Amino acid sequence: MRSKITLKELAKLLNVSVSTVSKSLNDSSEISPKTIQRVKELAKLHNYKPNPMAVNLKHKRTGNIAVIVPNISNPFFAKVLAGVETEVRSLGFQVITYISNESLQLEQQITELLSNGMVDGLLISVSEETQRTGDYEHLHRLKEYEIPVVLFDRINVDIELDKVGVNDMRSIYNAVSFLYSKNIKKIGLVCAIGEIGLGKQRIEGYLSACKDLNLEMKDNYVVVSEDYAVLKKDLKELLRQEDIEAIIGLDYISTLLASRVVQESNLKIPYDIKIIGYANAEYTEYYWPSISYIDQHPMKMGATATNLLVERIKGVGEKTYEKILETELVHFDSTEF
Amino acid sequence: MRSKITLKELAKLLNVSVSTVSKSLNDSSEISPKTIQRVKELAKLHNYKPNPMAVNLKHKRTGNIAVIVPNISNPFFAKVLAGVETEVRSLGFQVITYISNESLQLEQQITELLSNGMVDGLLISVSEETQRTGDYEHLHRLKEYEIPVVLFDRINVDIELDKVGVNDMRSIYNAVSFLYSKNIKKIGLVCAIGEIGLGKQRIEGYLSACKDLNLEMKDNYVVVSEDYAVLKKDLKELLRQEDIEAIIGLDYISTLLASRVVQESNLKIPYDIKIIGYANAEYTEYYWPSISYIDQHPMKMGATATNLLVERIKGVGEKTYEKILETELVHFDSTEF
DNA sequence: TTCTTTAATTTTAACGTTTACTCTAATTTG
DNA sequence: CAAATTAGAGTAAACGTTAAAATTAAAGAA
Repeated sequence: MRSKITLKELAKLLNVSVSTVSKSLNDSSEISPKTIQRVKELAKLHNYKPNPMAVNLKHKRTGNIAVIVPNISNPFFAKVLAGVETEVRSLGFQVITYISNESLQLEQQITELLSNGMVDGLLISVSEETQRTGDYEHLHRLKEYEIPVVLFDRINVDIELDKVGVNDMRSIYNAVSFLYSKNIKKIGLVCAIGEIGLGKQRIEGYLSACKDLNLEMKDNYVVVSEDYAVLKKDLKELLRQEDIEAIIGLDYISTLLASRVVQESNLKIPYDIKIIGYANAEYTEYYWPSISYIDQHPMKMGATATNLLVERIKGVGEKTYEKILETELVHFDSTEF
Repeated sequence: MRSKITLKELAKLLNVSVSTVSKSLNDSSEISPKTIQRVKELAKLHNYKPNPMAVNLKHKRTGNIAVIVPNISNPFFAKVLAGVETEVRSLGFQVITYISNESLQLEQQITELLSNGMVDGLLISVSEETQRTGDYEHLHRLKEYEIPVVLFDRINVDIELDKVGVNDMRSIYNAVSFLYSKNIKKIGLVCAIGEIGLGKQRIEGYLSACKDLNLEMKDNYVVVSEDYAVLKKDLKELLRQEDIEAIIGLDYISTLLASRVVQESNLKIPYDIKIIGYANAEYTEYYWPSISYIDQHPMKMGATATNLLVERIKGVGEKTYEKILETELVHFDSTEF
């Protein structure tokens, strides 16, 4: 009904020029206080809202920030997105969400779309395929178009861009150390994300902890595969052969799988075996037994990445910047002693 | 570097007018084939992309579709969003994502934002609080601004808007019938979402199935609370007192909780007791034991809602429309016989 | 040949803002 | 009291497009 009124219409009603109205609403000192008031009153009466398209065209910006997540069903990314959304909104921008489905091609398509200047900046966690092939051409291209890019979470990538993530080596090192402090020494590893940098980092962190702490560590302690069936079989075999005292899952599916295989093998958590996973409260807390996990503070990661990006959009600083957040081991049933 | 070139600059390079360039790129019949070709070649050479702000301003649209989800950590909504994203992108729009956090106030704030004409339409699953208070004023207001709104999932709402969801009564009725067909007759219910319409619908569906099939049903068979601790206690008590043969969880947390309490009560799934939940593959498949669930096809729901909204944006039809999708009972360990 | 049609392009206005610049009248200054 | 400043407004250009209307030149018809 009382559909959007424009500056021009307000101007006509007030018998002043369009620019007087515009200036009044922007509290310009060029306009007399009484005129300002008169304008503002009518504007409020008619519920005037500036047309964002027009304002943004004039200001050569969009007010939009794109986020590309590889997989939104992973609650980690869902929570990062939640963090981004809250922060972005509080900064007066909007989030345009894209899901790459772990596909390089889709990622390229999306960045191609973005290159028309639809957004002021991009937050991205690169897809598995992208990391595997090491093809970051599309991200470089965005830089050429002067669209700032901030990487989050999957930041183990050889490219000059701002990054926000955690120290994956340290996070698992700490987990191993914790177990060691409780006299647990035979620790297995399950991993379905060996293809991406951050999986490799975690494995490396595990290996280096084992070495430093002088833990027993045979080849089959590290179970890595993209194929869940293989993962399950190998893990089952490991449990049969060795007296594993704890398992660390490097991703949420591995973690759930580990819990499942352990129980199918008639081992009791946490009495026979401890479990620690990279996972989220949603997946661990209501579980039985509930699983201790390494919290990477996804909401905070989202908020941090957003702030960094907005700084860039505003043109602050030049050198790329890498922000590392602390992780935290959250205890549930599976690490009870 | 080779930052965005405009029509004006192309025109100057080609020694023609801006409108010739514009028309050429839009394949206007007013322009000669050779000019069109000449223009297109240079445009491609300079990687010309029309400025979306300018185009949209001219066309009085935005190309944006807003989605408000109550909680993105719930993989159901995450998947709806994925469905929306894919469909929206294929239709040439962008998704602007908002998370209401189950808060009416936030929902109002967001719709207020949207009323400046930032988006062409809105997809929303209303928050718990909104349903509890029954305050839909903000949605009405959007209609006044001629912004089409489509409700999804939580559609048990007394308001004249397009809706896409499932038949909640029937979905649970079918689940109860299935159990009955397997000679299971003492069926309990756990529910943490009794406050929202769809929870009530499911409870009603359960009750009506029990009645029709002449199942035993005492008051304490239906365990409802927003408080997980209470839920847990009551359920434990129920299991102690009665020989429950199956439990249906009306939301994913209740479902996980049920599985947990059952196992803590030393009952074996599925031998002693079956479980069916409203949940998602992510939460059930890798679980031990894996849990059978009622699939509400979230991706499809997202895609369907998107299509309906885009029809509205294009101005097709007037009467509001309610689209009901079929649900499906997916079997895992917890309903093995 | 003159008139009419058609083809191809340019001019202009418009979308809704912002803002640099200009204008006028009132006020201040020397 | 004339000159200079300033307050308060208006004009117009600009952001990058699209498209209706106008112009021009060439082709076709009488």
